[in-house]
Amino acid sequence: MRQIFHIDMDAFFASVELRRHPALAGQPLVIGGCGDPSARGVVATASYEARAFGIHSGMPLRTAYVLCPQAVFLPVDYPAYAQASAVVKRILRGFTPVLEDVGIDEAYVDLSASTRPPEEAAREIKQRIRAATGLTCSIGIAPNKLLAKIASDLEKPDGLTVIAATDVPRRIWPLPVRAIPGVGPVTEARLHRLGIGVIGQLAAAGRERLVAVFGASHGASLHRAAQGVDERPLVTRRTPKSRSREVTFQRDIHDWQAIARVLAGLCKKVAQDMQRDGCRGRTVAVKVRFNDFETHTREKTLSGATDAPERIRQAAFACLGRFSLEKPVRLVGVRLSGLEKAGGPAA
DNA sequence: TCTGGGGTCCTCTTTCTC
DNA sequence: TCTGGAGAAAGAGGACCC
Repeated sequence: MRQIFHIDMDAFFASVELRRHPALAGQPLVIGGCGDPSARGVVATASYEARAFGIHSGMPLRTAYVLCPQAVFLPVDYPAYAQASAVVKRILRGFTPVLEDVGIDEAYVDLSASTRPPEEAAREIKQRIRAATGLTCSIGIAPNKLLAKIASDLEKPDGLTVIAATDVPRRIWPLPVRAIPGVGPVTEARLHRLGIGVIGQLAAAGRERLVAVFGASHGASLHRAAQGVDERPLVTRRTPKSRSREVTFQRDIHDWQAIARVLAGLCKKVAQDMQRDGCRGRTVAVKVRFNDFETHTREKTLSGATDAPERIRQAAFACLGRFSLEKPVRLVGVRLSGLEKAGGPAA
């Protein structure tokens, strides 16, 4: 029987900030953007006190300010969080090398080979993380990644939840379909239209019906998820597929010369990222989001991979030229995909 | 009225190549 | 030389995640 642990740091960014600014303890704390709630940006993390006001991740900072003007707003400090994250991952690797890194504040580890009782190992993980960082996490233990992830969310913060395959009807089926990772607002709404609100109803829906509505791949995976079935292995090594840079203007702009200047700067940054990573890419894509939030991309595949800023900029400008210039622009971005390790002949 | 930035994966359509 | 079909590759968009 597999023993998969999902470790999820509690209100990670906010907790790191509280460690630095202990005087803020107990106050509603919102981390996001440049820390100015009157500027464009969204909430990256809110403390549990701020969440009580209805503030949550992804919410515009301006909305968060309306909901709780007395909250403390801080800018996102990725380097500080990355440092804390590295300490946590190092502790986890001390338990097993079979670790899947899934972002700055969470990871899966496979402790199937361990002879220790899983809950004992989990308590030690939590204790070591707290001792080294002062931070708490929630851990879900289950026979697969899907159930472990759902489990880690059940008793936040500072939770420890074990779910066996036989617990699925009692513990998983009463949960809303949104509890399944991969079910977002669109899939949730489509399921609601079918009269499916909780995972148990999804489990009873029948594979054929889900496949007919959602297609072979998505339908079948929803059906498997509702049964608590997930055979995916842990992915311990990942090679990046793309690199991108984008920026949202503080005010929508209509001046395409200015947009081109910003795009050129983004191309330069992507090229620097690629050179630092020792990678090259073959497909250049430009993303434009207009003032009505309509978002489009145009891409161009080169004859060979490159990390040269001038080559990336030329391709990006060619893509930019294929957009019609009618509406003001709020965001522009550039992405390089089709990555390969540098070493071959440059384009 | 508001909606970041950096990713992955999937689907569908169009274009290219044989 | 023209045409059509199949399969691959490219291109665009969308859903979702942290």
